[in-house]
Amino acid sequence: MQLFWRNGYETTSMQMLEQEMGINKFSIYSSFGNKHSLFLESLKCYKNNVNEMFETFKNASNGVASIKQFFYDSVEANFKDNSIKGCLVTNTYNEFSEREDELIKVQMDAFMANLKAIIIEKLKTDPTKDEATILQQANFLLLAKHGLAAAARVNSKQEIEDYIEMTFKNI
Amino acid sequence: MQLFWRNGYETTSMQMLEQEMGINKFSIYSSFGNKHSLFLESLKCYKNNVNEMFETFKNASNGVASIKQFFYDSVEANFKDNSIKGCLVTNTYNEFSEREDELIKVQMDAFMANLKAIIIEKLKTDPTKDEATILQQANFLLLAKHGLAAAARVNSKQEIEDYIEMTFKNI
DNA sequence: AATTTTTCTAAACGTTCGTTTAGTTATTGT
DNA sequence: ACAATAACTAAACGAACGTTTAGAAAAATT
Repeated sequence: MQLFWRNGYETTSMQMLEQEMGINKFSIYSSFGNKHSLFLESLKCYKNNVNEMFETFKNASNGVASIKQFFYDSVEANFKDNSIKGCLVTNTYNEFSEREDELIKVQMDAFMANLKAIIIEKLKTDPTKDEATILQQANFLLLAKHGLAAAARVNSKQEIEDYIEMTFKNI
Repeated sequence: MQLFWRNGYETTSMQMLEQEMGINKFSIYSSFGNKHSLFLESLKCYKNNVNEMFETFKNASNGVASIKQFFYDSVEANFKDNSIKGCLVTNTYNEFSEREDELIKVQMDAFMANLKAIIIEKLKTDPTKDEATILQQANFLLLAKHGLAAAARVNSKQEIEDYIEMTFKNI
């Protein structure tokens, strides 16, 4: 997962995986089938990794403010242990955007739909927002999150945090 | 350029380039040296392609509003002829973010620095903004542009345009 | 028209890719 | 203890990668 996260699917070779995982190619193949399946498994693993953050987000009691907190938590996770890798889902979304890989796309869309649902739920706690505004802001935030994750690969933590502040001025 | 734009550097093979350019591999090599040089040349070509847009932006007389117009123009260009490819510079930035390729990075940084300079110049036409605000907003817009370009690969035109509207509410 | 130079095609180069096979070591069950 | 199963290493697989070479066709020069 770490390798795919950092380098993407295509750039990560079986040789690199062999070295990083500390086991032989054959062992990888007998455990995971092939590279593609291993990648899908990595996505699942990533999902589990961020699941805690998602749960915290979902169970937060401070309504709309929790969205911003979630953004901050994501940035914090991305910049942990000096590994600037962005978000594996966003990276994958970008790398596979021009490919025909339904299995990957289904995973990605499910992930995004899940996040969107939580965001909408949080926005709904604000009684001053009508439904149209909520949908519009949810789309905006989802896109902002995507952009933020992409930008987190090349920008500093401070820049990203400034960006979050700006982003939430109208929410 | 079209192929690199759509598929990225690594995924674009010499075979694909051969077919798209309509000439033999050998001809490509005798004209461009190697794949990497051809890619650098494609970046230059892209620069020329967007240069008109940059000039229009630079020479615009409507101050801060021209930044938003530039964002819209970029989106328009990205969605032209049904080719959802985002921005070649942003795509390249993302693909090469974890690599050690100084030649590419120099190109990228120059491109970004150029854009940032124009944005700052435009923001300065607003006398109500102090210098700190200008730098902060320039960073924000640059990052928003990056995110927008990344998101343009997977989101609809309408979503992107909504995103621009939201982004400029505080500028 | 003959010859030199350029430009093209086709084939092969060595490497690396993802994947598989053969063979050895370790583990398990009886 | 010994046989049967699992898990490992090393080597090789065909295919595709970027790149180069050999040689034919075309163009240009004399």
